[in-house]
Amino acid sequence: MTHHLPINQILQGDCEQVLATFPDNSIDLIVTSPPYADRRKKTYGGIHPDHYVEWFLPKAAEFLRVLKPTGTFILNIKERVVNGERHTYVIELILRLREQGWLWTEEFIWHKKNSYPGKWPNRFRDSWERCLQFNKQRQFNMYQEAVMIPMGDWARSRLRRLSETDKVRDESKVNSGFGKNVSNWLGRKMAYPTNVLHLATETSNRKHSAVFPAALPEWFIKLFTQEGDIVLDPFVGSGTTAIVAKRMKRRYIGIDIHEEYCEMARTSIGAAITTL
Amino acid sequence: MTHHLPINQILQGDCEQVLATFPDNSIDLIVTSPPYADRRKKTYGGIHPDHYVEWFLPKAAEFLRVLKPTGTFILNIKERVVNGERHTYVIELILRLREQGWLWTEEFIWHKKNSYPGKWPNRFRDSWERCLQFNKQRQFNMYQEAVMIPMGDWARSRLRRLSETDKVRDESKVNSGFGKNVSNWLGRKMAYPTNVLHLATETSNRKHSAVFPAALPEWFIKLFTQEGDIVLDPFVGSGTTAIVAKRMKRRYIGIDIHEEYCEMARTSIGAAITTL
DNA sequence: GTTCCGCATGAATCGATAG
DNA sequence: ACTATCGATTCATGCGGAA
Repeated sequence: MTHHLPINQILQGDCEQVLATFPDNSIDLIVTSPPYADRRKKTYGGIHPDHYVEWFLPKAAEFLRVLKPTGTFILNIKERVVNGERHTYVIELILRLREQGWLWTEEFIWHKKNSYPGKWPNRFRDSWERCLQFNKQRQFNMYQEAVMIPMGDWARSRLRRLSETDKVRDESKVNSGFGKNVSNWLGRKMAYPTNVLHLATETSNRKHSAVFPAALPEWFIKLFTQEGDIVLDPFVGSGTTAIVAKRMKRRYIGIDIHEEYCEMARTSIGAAITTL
Repeated sequence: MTHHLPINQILQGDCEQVLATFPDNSIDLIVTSPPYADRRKKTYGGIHPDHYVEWFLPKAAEFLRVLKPTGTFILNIKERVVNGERHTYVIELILRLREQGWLWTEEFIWHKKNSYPGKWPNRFRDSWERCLQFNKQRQFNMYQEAVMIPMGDWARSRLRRLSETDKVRDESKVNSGFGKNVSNWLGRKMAYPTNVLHLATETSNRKHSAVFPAALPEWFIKLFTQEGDIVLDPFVGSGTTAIVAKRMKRRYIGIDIHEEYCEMARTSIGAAITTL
């Protein structure tokens, strides 16, 4: 059987079965935000936390097969609170993925600046999510220069959130470490980012209720692919990853089990502006 | 044998053995930054990452015993990179601590705003660490008002006049809710924080190899204790936790296996200003 | 054109109530 | 007892209209 890669398409179906028709070692980047564990069956996906790992693993086996050896798999996920505790399915998943052959290269933090409001007696608002980076081998493609930050913006965002006590502390040590660092920055326009991403969720877009902001897949697509590379989102939902990939002149493949989401994604992609 | 609690002291020894002499259910908060695996071989003897969990667990069993049922255990830790991968000892430790009887209540992110510049071909600067919260039971002491932060600027316009949607949302609630809510919002300038902490590292403390800014234990001491409560740091190092606890009028107990660190801590505590 | 202000809405979680 | 549903709580963002 000749495996054919359905370039620039949104495919309906369970990604585990859809990917079975793909050739080995053909995808440059997998970036996805799978349905989060939830005991309520009505919501999208609705996999029970206790069964999440077993549900995910066979799909991840296909991801491993279709990914190029130099490719990267980015998994955006966050564990729910169950019975007053953080559930352990995400960290169990990390261990099981390693047994499957994945390398757990890095864990990026997505800091959600506008997290969901609420107050509880025993915890604060959850304002971050994991972006887990997995690879097939230690040598993988990474284009760090593509995500460099203008120095001005970086310094400004760094200083914006300083509390009063922090300001005092910074001034108290200005003679030692801080001043030395500043001298290194002088004359340089761009800086490399860190493994903490500060992005707000997109709440005001009424039509596209994207679960993650376009800036999130955009950042990883910049970092791990070049133009013409193939980006896969096996849980593409309303199509954010595919839209961004197309706009950035990458080739995309999106998969979703719900036909209504596929249709929504195809419509959005058609309407999306190709010129950045 | 009568167990006696050595209040406001720095004790030399392995915390596992030192704590064995402590009574049950006597500590309000354990906050610590244990020696990281392998990283500080010269100072702390360097526990190999593969043996870290086994090394830590018996000590954690003592923490569990001496902690009050309403108390909290905060573990500041970050896994190091081993052979190109994030090592799994921290997430394995979480699973094992739960088996030991701990509840994994929350994971705070300490975002290190001024992480030191550096460049590697396959990763960016690591600018965050985990602050894992464990408890003995679901009901624990938490003083959220003590760590409130200034609200964003948006509040100024919103609170000037209540929006229509806010009125509708409020009216949909129980009849008695509306009036109470308004009174709660009017004049409010402070908001509750999230589970992401933005703190700069301190570069001044060169003698102890751990980079543990005073603001970190301070935040958790504020959040989980009141004046007079007992704060334990079983890996107290140069004494940051104890100094902060004393300054905040909490009682402290510090333990460290190295006598030179204990001496350093005692000296620093003696010199520390008691009035905040 | 700028700036300001009103407004909807979000991968949430807890505790109480109902089946 | 144990699970499913529902109301209450709360804050930052970007859009669009107004000043």
